[in-house]
Amino acid sequence: MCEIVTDGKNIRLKNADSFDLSQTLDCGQAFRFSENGGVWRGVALGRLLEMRRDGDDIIFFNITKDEFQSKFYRYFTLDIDYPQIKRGFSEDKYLSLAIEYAGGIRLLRQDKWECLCSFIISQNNNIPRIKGIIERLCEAFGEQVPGGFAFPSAARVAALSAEQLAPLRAGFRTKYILDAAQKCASGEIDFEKLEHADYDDARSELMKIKGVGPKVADCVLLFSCGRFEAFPRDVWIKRAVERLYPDGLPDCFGQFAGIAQQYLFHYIRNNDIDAL
DNA sequence: GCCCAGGGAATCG
DNA sequence: CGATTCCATGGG
Repeated sequence: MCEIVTDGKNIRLKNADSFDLSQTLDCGQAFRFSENGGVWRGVALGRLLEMRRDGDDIIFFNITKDEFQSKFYRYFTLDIDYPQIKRGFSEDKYLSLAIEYAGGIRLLRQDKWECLCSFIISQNNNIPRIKGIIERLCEAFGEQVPGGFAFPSAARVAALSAEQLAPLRAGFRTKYILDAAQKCASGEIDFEKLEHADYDDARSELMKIKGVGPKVADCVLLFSCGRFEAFPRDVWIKRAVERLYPDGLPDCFGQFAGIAQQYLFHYIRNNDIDAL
């Protein structure tokens, strides 16, 4: 996508277009980032990330070029040509408005287990409380890393009891978390299949887990497996699709329907849909 | 007190 | 199948 330079301590992503930190990290796809004085912080892939925008660039603090390229180039989907995808979306007027409103959203490729666990927790829940439950989970059972706590592994969670998870206050979701952890740790869930199998097979694979229906499965496929065709339908998107696209999704959504979903979702959460 | 929250399972008809 | 109801918990 764009040039990566280093001064030996920090990374500078030059001319970071179609990449707004706030829109990307606070649009509901990830739950472990927060902003303070323009600096975004959060633990991802087992290490603390700190970053901020600087003019046309984005600076990532305290990371080598090697580590950035090997782990976070894919994490931030820098291999995806966003300007080209957006051009393909331009024939839909609603999507064009949404992109005009927040065209800096990027899809992430998060850790699969973390993403799965997070969206199980998200069901029938609100974002502040989702963040709280995940934070308590990490602080109680995640490994300490410089500046924070990593997300606990599936094996670690699989070894826990419902009683041990009770302090998270996850409610009825606790049994779903345990089932997911056990099926991931045992290898019963084939993570390779999630990326490479047919979309329907990948979805079914995830829905073997208790508490994982179509919506959570699509979130995991989209936000951690790079399955851009996945189109998670939550209550907001359902309402919007019903009103804006009664005859079905536009053809231009195509194989990138999930990316369109992100733009639309963010727009309708922050604007009056009836104004469209 | 009452309502809702980026759903899903169980239980109907 | 499609439609309801319940599920725990916390914040407004």
